[in-house]
Amino acid sequence: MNSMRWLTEDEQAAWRAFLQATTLLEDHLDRQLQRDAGMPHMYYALLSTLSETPGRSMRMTELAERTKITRSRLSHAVSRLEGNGWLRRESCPSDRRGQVVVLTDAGYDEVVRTAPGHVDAVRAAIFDRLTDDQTAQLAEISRIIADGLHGPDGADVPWLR
Amino acid sequence: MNSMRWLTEDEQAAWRAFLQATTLLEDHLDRQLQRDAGMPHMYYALLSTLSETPGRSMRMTELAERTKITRSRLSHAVSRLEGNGWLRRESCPSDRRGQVVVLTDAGYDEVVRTAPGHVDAVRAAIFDRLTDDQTAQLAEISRIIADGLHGPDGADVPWLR
DNA sequence: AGCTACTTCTTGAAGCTTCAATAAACTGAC
DNA sequence: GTCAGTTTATTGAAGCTTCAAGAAGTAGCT
Repeated sequence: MNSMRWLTEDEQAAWRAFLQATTLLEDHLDRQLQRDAGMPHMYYALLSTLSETPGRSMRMTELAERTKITRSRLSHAVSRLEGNGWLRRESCPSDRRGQVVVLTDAGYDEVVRTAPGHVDAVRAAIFDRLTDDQTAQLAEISRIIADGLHGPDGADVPWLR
Repeated sequence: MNSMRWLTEDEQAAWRAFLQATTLLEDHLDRQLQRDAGMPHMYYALLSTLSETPGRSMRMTELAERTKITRSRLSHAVSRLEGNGWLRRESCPSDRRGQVVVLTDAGYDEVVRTAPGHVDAVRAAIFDRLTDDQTAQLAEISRIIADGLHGPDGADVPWLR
């Protein structure tokens, strides 16, 4: 059967460019944060997410959903960050299966200390190079892609897969 | 000092959306390929890159540069794929330090077998959801970001850092 | 030739992620 | 209340990536 639809040339070019950009960017940010904060980008994202939340705490599953990672990955990550003294687990009052992750004061300080460098890196890599219009386009395109992936009906398992 | 430039609200929104999209997409494609081809996305990208090259072979460093990964990572990956019989190392005639990675027939067949499923996944996740204009925008934005990262002068080391 | 500096690639260990299996608790239907 | 089915979170092993170090070859300079 030859009904296979391959990518057009423009699509191929876009896909290659996108792959390269994301590969380089991840690598770059991981290095920046590993150097300045001693943790990979995703771990920083966890602390950062918690720092913006009322009570600086969140249920495990909620944190996993917001950051788009699996519960297992989060569980390992939290253990590591707990070892650093930046996070703490508390049992959830309303659901005895649940755990609440709490950002410690040390963890909050760490975010405050490292956020400027991280923001600089992100801006230098992305937003300083894009027009306002491109930034808006990037946001919209990203939303479209993200929406297609956990989709309104990505259903039978909690939220991913 | 309060000269710190944080992200504007629009930039923050774009950054969050972008992060979520790329996190979900990587995860999705890794799963798709792990299921259908028994390898992560980056490994598939290596085979695929080789399959499009004259002679289906390339120097290690060249392959690392094209796929934007470190030599070390490539070295481990090639060892694994060599174990699968999809790749083979040959010593380079012109430079006795060098290695040439060659895609085996089995490796080529594997690409041919799994390419349609992978392309479908990429199209379903991205290009079927974007207008032609958005595809073009994504390509341009990606190029801008990628260019900033290995930059024309990202110099003293081969290509990264 | 000999020397220094650099490039190519590999290695092993440590750290991170995935996957499948598990324990424990909740839910709803009976 | 109880049972089956679901949800929450964790665990350990296997696989992948990063990092620093190192072996081997090249290049240029004297």
